[in-house]
Amino acid sequence: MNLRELSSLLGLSQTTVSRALNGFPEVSEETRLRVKAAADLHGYRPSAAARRLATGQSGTLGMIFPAERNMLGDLLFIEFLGGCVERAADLGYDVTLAMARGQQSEEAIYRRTVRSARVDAMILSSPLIEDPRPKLLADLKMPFIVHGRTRGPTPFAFLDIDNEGAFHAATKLLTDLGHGRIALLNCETRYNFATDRERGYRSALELRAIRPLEGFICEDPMNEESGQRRADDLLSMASPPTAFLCSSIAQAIGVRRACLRHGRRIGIDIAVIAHDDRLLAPRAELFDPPLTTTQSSIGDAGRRIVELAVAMLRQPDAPLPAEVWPVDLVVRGSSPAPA
Amino acid sequence: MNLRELSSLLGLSQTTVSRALNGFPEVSEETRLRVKAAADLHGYRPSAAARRLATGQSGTLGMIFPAERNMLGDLLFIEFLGGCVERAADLGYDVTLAMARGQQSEEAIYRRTVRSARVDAMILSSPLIEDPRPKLLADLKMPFIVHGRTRGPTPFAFLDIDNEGAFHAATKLLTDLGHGRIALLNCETRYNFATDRERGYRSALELRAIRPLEGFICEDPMNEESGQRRADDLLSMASPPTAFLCSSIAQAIGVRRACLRHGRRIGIDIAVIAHDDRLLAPRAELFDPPLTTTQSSIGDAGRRIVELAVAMLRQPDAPLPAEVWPVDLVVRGSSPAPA
DNA sequence: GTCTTGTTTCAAAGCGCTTTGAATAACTCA
DNA sequence: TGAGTTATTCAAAGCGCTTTGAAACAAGAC
Repeated sequence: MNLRELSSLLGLSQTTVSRALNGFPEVSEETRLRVKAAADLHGYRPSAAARRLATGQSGTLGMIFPAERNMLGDLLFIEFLGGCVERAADLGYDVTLAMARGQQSEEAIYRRTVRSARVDAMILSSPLIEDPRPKLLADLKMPFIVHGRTRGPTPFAFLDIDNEGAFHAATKLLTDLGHGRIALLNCETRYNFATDRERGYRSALELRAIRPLEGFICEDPMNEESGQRRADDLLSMASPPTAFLCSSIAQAIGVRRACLRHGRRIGIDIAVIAHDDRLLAPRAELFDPPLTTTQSSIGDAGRRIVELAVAMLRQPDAPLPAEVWPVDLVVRGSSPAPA
Repeated sequence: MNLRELSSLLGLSQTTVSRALNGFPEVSEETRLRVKAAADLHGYRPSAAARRLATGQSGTLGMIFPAERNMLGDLLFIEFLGGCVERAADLGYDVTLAMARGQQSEEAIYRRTVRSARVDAMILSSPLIEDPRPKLLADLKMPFIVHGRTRGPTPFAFLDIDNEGAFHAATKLLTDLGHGRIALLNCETRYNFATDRERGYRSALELRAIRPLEGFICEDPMNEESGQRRADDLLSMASPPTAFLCSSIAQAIGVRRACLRHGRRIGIDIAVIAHDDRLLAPRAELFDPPLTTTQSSIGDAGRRIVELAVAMLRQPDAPLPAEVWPVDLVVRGSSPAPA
């Protein structure tokens, strides 16, 4: 059942039927109802391909599979992706995935995707500090939005969380409680959000004129193992930290193991705060003790970023969206004053 | 730059240019080279939308985001998805994701996707024992292929691993070593592969006329916690198991923790074998001791299933593909004879 | 009754590709 | 040389939708 059949069935022109179904104002309400009823009855669905060809819009958003893989990264990506897919479906968009293999071919992928007009816009995730992709896509005139931020002269649309503010607030909570020896278990600083977090940490320490201690700022992959190893080393120091600020719950789990080994009790002897992206697991609430976190749902970010992308496509001349979400500091049992 | 421009530039008809680029035999080699050079030079890329409309093929494969979410499931899905996306790109296909929310709407999603002809074929993952989706898609005349198998009268294309054979072999290895008290930490039996694994386990025990012991067959989510809890309970029994057969490495990690608590040493007092889907992490090789596994790469399965799906589309009348991959039993240090 | 204005509908022209059926050019072989 | 092949190339007809510009009609103004 296609448009022509449906319209001849109704004794109307294709124009009218098309407009009736797409909510154009030039169609009388009576006709619109009649058309919609018939479309329902005959199970008419417009052909996506034909619409795409006619409008030049593909109704599809593109994402690139992360080149760098690791467990937490995968979990974050899938949660973000899930949010994107969910909201995209609501808005009538598809999400397609491409994969970049190796530095070389990433550019090729973007070029190919753009040239064949398979997607209307792209969503970039996990930007590096100096990320070549915004410039590349801007040059190709492909609309895009970044989850996170990056440096460089190219202006771009983005949605980010206030990583700096979050880690400032968390650090300040600790210094207000009297902690002075606070370790930062950050992730690798080639990611922009890691440098934002470090900045927030430093600025909060400065408020109390505290200088970060030698070896107290660590940059590692965000996993349990690195958290455990770093905490192990730090707790073995002559003057160990009294508080740990972690970039992920995974690292906090590692810290917890190290504390057990060293006979230190989180929530009593030791304070731990971690950033929580609200994944399915692990849950900060179920941590022992319940974990104080800076929390922001990465799934919500996915949903919102799709809304922003679609809005950009609908209003190409509007200013580029630039949202920075405040991050909640949720105080639970893991962040006591120093013993 | 579109086909018409390119062909008038070359002084050829669109027909010839199209055929030259798509490898049809009616074009002279000389012309083909000339056309390809010009296409390269001008960066010509055929419009995906136009091709889709003309051929009726979308060049897109569809996947449904898993409705049931958990950490290992997510990691398995993304690894499988990654394989699919990678191979699909090589074959010139896109992969789009839809999301099913709630039982009700899953059918609606499939219907909508099928009706608007957005995808040429669908890839189903994690089939339940009694899964309604094959019948639904067959009724809608949407080509599809299942990763795994399911029961029911509808014939379907599939790629599966030999779960039964794998767990038979693993169990037999243990009985050959002299183990008689072997616990099976399976996953929930609503998944078809779980019942396959149990069947393999039982048939291997039968070879030695061993009857599974009360409480030795467990069906739980595949995570560390359930592995630890089950192993804890089992090791507290009057006659505890001497060997554990796990459906995932995550469960084996839990078993390891329980063993430590009970003062049992894997590789010495206790044997552990797990199934390994070859995720990025955790790695069986890095387990302490290195873990004996039945292993099969779920990423490879993704790559292969896309090949099969594309082959189905190219030869619609060929018999439905039905591949069952043998599973390697990799013996490492975790499976000693009983102490 | 004519002229405007506004509402509703329509015919037809794309969108950029593939593919059918026909035409032309280039070779055979008697 | 001319009929019969074969190898190339082409014009044109879709694919199913959106959208432009025009037409038809009704209603109100003078």
